[in-house]
Amino acid sequence: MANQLSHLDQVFAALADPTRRAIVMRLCAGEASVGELAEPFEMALPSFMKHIHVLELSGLVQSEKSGRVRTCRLSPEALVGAEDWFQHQRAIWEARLDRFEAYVIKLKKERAAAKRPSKATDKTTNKPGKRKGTE
Amino acid sequence: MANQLSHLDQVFAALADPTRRAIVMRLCAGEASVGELAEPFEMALPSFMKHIHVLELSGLVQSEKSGRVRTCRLSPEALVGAEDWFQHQRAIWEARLDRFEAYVIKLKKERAAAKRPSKATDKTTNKPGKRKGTE
DNA sequence: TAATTGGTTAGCCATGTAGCTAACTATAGG
DNA sequence: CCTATAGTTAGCTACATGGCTAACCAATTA
Repeated sequence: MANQLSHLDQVFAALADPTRRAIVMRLCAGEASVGELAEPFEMALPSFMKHIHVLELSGLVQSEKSGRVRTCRLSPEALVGAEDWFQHQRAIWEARLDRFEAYVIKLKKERAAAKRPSKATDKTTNKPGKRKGTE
Repeated sequence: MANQLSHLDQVFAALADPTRRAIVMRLCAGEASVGELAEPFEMALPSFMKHIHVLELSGLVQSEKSGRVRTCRLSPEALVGAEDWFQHQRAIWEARLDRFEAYVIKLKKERAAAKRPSKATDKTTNKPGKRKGTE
């Protein structure tokens, strides 16, 4: 688990660079050689290779050399692991928001009941990010 | 859009550090002062403050000072933006995998039909990451 | 076998990042 | 008013990162 966490370090660090994100996006559409991947970038090959290397270390990309051409492909497990982290965090703060919302609603109800025992339907609590299945 | 992308740089870079990830996780559970946040870490305050600053620049965290205590809270929009990036990439490569799988199945069907017109139920195509609703 | 192509290694440089200490500001409490 | 508390600013060091050039394999291909 701690191992997995330090792996997240590398995955997020890898994705923090626009060049590397572009490479990942490109590889989502299918495997490609280093040369093909490098072509859209105005960058010397050795510099570009460093990015590939970082992506490989992070586990996001695998590559294999046959003949003199190295073919790269995405290995989605790392990507999925990072996405899981987000979903986990989101679950936590959405749970908290739900509790908070419930609390606010309860509060409003009580205040309404105390002051004016009618018309307790207020809509001030718009949660910012309720998206898809919170699970 | 390009603006949003360069913002992703900062968000991912912010999350590439275990200290900062821990801060974000902590803030998912509710807001806290700088001192409270810093307490679990064996780190000098100025060093810790740098992490807070990075998180603020990335848009993941907002803070506000009242009196002599600065209270930090999560601002989930940035987190959600990063999560969206993952989901978008996943949608792309899952679509590709689906296409590939369909192709393989078609291929197998054709081969089976050509060689032995029976027993065409093979299960070599296990997609690694079919998770939840692809949308 | 000689030349080209595709990648790799080595090494340099500028900048950024993570940590520290020391000294400072400003509020809260006595 | 004095002291302790909570952050903040300034400035330092060490190391990581992103880029470059130059030179170097190793497969194709002519």
